[in-house]
Amino acid sequence: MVKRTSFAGDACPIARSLDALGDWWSLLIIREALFGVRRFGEFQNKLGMAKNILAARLRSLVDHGILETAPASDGSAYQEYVLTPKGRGTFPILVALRQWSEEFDDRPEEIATILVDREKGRPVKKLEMRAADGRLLSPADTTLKPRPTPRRRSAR
Amino acid sequence: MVKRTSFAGDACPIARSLDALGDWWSLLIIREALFGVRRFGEFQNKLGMAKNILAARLRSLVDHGILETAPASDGSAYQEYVLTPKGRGTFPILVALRQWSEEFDDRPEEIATILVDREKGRPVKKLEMRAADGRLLSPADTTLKPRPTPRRRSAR
DNA sequence: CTTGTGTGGTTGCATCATAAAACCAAATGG
DNA sequence: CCATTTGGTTTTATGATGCAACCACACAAG
Repeated sequence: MVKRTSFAGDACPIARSLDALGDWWSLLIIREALFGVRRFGEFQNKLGMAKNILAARLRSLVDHGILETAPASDGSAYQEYVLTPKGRGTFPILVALRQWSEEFDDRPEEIATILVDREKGRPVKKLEMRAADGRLLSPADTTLKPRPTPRRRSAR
Repeated sequence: MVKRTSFAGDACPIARSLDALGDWWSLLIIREALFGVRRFGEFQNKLGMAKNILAARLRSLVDHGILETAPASDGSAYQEYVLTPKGRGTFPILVALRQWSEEFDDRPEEIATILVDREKGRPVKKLEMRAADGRLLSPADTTLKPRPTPRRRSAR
């Protein structure tokens, strides 16, 4: 198999995520979708990508349950691509990517937009990792444990 | 230019991040590096990837300032690849990817590990987006603003 | 009903990136 | 000093990407 290696069977959740949205375009398509883009041509205009790979990506995202096709919304006979809950769940990933660029990009002056909260218009806080009890965690404060085998009818 | 389109000049910070680490392997290499992997062969063993593309990815990550080569650490004459602060700054991205998989994966039972805090051994909390004043934000609570032109000697 | 136009794709190449395996040189190890 | 490990590069085959051309359908005008 000389195919581009698939991570779908990998046990690491990061690899599994990358299998669904680790290519060059998927996250940008999702970004547009989060901003309300729904139509094929609209994606194509905003992203400036080739139509064939847009079609391929949309199909892949639909297959992965990130987008779904809806019959219409403005009455036209065409279909739309809308995010599923799983798709909307990628939002923190996009925010993390954005914040990483904002913090570490070599040419931050080229960054055109900042993410603010709608109510106050102020930048959102950096994502932070917290323990279950709320303590702020650094990478070094964390470790990996094997996933516990899920008991049927476990406590609670 | 038929080359794989580069997002380096794009004004969107998400695209800029993807330009550095949006390929199939970079984030997995960084994941290993965050767990202390430093040597070429060690990356190659853990990730099971072809050596040529590992070499290419390592070079790219060094070029992007995510890894840097250090002369040694155990006295041997070989070199090591260690994360820069910029590289360690990708941690929230990896956590977001991991949590997305944990929450939405179709076969969560195949996920082998969970991320816990070292002290209590309990899973880390989901990343949450908060406003500057601490209010919890949903995607719909946010919007994009054009980046303010940075004044030299601006107020504070 | 025929022609035109926009939307939403698919199909053909040309080129690039990726993957596997072979090869290779320097550093260690005995 | 000879063998093996480490850390790669080269070679070659194949898949993915990008662009342009083509095409089918919906819808509207004449």
